[in-house]
Amino acid sequence: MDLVASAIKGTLDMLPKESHEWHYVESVAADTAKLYGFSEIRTPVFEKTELFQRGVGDTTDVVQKEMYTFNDKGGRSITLRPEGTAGAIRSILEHGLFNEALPVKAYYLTTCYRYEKPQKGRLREFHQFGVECVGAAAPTADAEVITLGKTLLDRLGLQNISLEINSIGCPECRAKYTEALKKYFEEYKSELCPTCLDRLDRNPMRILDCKSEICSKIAENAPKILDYICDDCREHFEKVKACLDAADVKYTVNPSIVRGLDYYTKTVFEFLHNGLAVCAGGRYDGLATELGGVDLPSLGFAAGLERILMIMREQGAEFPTPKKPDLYIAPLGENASAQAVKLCGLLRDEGFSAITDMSGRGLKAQMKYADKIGAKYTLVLGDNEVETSTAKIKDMQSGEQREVALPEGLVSVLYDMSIDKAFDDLHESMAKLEEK
RNA sequence: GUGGGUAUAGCUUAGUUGGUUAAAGCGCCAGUUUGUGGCACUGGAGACCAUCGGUUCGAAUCCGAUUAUCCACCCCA
Repeated sequence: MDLVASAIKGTLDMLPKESHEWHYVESVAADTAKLYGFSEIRTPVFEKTELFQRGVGDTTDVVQKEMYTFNDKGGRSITLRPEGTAGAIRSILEHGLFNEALPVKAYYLTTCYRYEKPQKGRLREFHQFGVECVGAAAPTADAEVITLGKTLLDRLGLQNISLEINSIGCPECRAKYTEALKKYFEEYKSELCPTCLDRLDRNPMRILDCKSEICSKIAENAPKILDYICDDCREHFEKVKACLDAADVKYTVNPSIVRGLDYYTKTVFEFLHNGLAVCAGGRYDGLATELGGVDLPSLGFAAGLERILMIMREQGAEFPTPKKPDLYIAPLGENASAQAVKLCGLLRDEGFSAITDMSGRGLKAQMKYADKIGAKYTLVLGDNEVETSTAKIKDMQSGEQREVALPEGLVSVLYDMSIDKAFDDLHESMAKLEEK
């Protein structure tokens, strides 16, 4: 394919035939967030580069090698957001939302950009749903946010999801721990794999996560973070676990969860499917002050919508079927075409979706088209019909035809149909309730 | 950034040890039915075989480079 207009590497078109799946996931996410008292926040796709350097962290891979950064015509360094938290917190600080009811509870549904090599579940432009709970220091907040994540995945019907949690302490106790880790791994320097050797300098906690046999064997006896965190952090973590137990949210404590963004403190968590994180987050008590704002202990998570959708499709999830047109009007001749347009307008005013021909095709082709677009009814409109103001309406499922007066008879057929459908829907949802 | 796989019609693919008009199914358009869809049958349109270069009398097929794509690592949602 030699199209000038081919899509950029790592980007995907969302095609009309699959958009209803996206709408479904997005609406379940938004509804769930609202249920927990969160409201939507929308921030710009680009921000000052410095926001991410300071917020996400200068030494992280995301900032060092994955950001879309450019100078605008005014010479400002601009970056397409690689994640949603920094921008959301910036906005909350800038507008002083912390002067209103605390905690500030915001959710977002947006695109993010990272210059990475695309692979399964990973794109350069991708969509995240995220929540931020700002100004809430208590462990109950951690449990609440984690529970929200679980509720979302449950409501979408995702199977085989596990929740792993950890505490990475506050900056003080983590520094001590990192020191201890370095000391420990230094002794095995000659045995570690090349990547872990690199990790030893940059982020020794990552070595705990290495899949190589030798490294993971060495890591088995490495110091454990939970032995190093301070009393305050330990107590917080214990309470988070107790809250999760009380809420009947199942989890496993995984001391090797590290997270790649610098702002995390204390609680971190990941919802995993086949080793791939579909929803992950944690506490970031120091972020607001790092960005020059007031002290606001906070936490949140982000979920990758492409990953969620990928798993749902793999697991054969059912999506609500998109609405089909109520009526297709097949006009024959110019007079009829004009009438068809008029009728369509009238029906649309009544709230019905009515479609008519735009190509001047013959009746057979139009019937075929009506079938393809899934129209519930088809109305044939020729010269006779226009003159007598009556026409045959065909039920496309049963194939039955009947004569209706135009336009009243037509409208009443469509109303009857929608009333029948409303009853069917009601019975269906009542049956579902009874099942439960 | 590192490593591996793949590239033939809108989609899914076939194409023998290199051999002359590149094949099928689905989809699309049309006819069989001159005012009635789904099924069936018939026909049609649609492919510089990713691009560039090389080997050869001859390349979709072999070789090289480039690009794209998929997968794994790194990292991450």
